[in-house]
Amino acid sequence: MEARCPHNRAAVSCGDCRMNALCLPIALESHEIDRLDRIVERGRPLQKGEYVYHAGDPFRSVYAVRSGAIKGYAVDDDGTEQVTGFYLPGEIFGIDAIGHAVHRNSAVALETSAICEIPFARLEELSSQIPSLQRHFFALMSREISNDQQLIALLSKNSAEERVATLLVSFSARHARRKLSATRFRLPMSRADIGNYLGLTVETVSRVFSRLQRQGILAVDKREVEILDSDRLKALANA
Amino acid sequence: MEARCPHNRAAVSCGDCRMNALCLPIALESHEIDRLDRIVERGRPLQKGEYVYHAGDPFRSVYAVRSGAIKGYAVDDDGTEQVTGFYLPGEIFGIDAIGHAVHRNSAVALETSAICEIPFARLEELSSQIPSLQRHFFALMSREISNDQQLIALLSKNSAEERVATLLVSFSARHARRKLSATRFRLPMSRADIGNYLGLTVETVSRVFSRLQRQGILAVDKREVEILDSDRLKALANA
DNA sequence: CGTCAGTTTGAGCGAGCTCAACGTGAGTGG
DNA sequence: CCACTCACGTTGAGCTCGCTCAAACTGACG
Repeated sequence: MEARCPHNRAAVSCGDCRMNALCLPIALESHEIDRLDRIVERGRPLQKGEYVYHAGDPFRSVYAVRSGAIKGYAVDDDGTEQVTGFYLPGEIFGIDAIGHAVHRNSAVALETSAICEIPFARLEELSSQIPSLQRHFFALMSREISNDQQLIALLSKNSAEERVATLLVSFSARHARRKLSATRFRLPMSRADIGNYLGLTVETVSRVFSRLQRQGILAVDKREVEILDSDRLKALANA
Repeated sequence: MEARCPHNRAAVSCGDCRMNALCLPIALESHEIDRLDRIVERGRPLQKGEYVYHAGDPFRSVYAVRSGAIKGYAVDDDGTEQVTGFYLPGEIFGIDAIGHAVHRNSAVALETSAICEIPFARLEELSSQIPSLQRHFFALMSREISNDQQLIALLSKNSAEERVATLLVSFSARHARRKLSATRFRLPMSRADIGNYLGLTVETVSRVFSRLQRQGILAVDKREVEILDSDRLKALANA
């Protein structure tokens, strides 16, 4: 049964990992996967509240989520936090520090999580030898830029309701990619984290959830969410 | 005198370009600069309103600004525009499309501008041969991510006044890097562009300028800006 | 000299913030 | 087993900053 628990499969290889379709380039040959596999470090699982890295830590690696959920956030000069992203299984994080000496953001586990650490120096080497891998990491970075720019547009143009709807649609899609239910899932983060990420107060986030529930679009119980009318939710999102 | 006009120096080489300290890796050897120089394409100058690329165009190159100013913006599904950045001489743009087949954003000249086009396929090749060049481009991409994340924090936490102040401080610093006055400069974009970029309406931007002027922090005449009290401006920005 | 894009200013309104109170459930110690 | 705490979430009431709508001004360009 040990092998069944996603957090404890420290010995699992990239070739066997259920997430590999998400975090690896599809075009990779199996012997190339083995080479990548050999540089990936898989530590013990992180408990809720444990950090992958803190802002100011030297940048050495990028990371992939195997299970659980990670929150990334920056702290600016006056000490206010800005949540920069939520990372789910199969997703890569820490790439915003590539090319900096130190991390600008912190990354903390929102629940018990298993993480793959990929030392960047090794990855750079390997990338120069495997073109499709290099492409893949360029693509990852530019996808991060695109995501950030979509978030910028969301923050600068959309109402509280649209922002929350967009977040829910995003989580729904990301669950679906992992062959999980697109309509029923548990949010790994608090209302405060959602509000921080979306530029809203806790109260506003809470009120929006209540309103969407009253309109029959959602059924919400704390962090448990069921999407009842995904068409109307998508209509609110992005628009 | 022809050689004095920055827009018309189509024949200038990277080694001679006044901007090279900004857009090239400092560590590059002169024969490496020559190799890079040979792949850079320098077209005729763009007039105000002419496009470098449109959203949907196939991605082939990244670009450097030699003179003038470029505005980048995305158009989302419902047709609303989101300005994603302003690019000044010495700055690189178009890197958000690396790893995508097509550009997600459009880039348009805000005034007469000279642009260097760097075909990405060639750059990739050269990067794999010149490690410091590869590092440089990774650094550029992650700097773009950092910038976007700072903008996200700005939009999600700061008031209209703080947003405008931050923009002005940024322009001031970027002018200073080019050895131009940090206190007196001309904004290349309209109030509407500023508002779009900062998630504010034209009217609000205009009112903030007026208020900062009344407080003796700025002297503004249309797009001409003089920073009178840069300490107070910096205190408003970010903080 | 008329037109038109860009900018400024005013008046009123409303979405989301602030402040405050209360509810709920998980963990802890008696 | 219950009492207590503490983090988290919800709800209400009032206020405020920035938005909307409207009007007038400026300068560039035909």
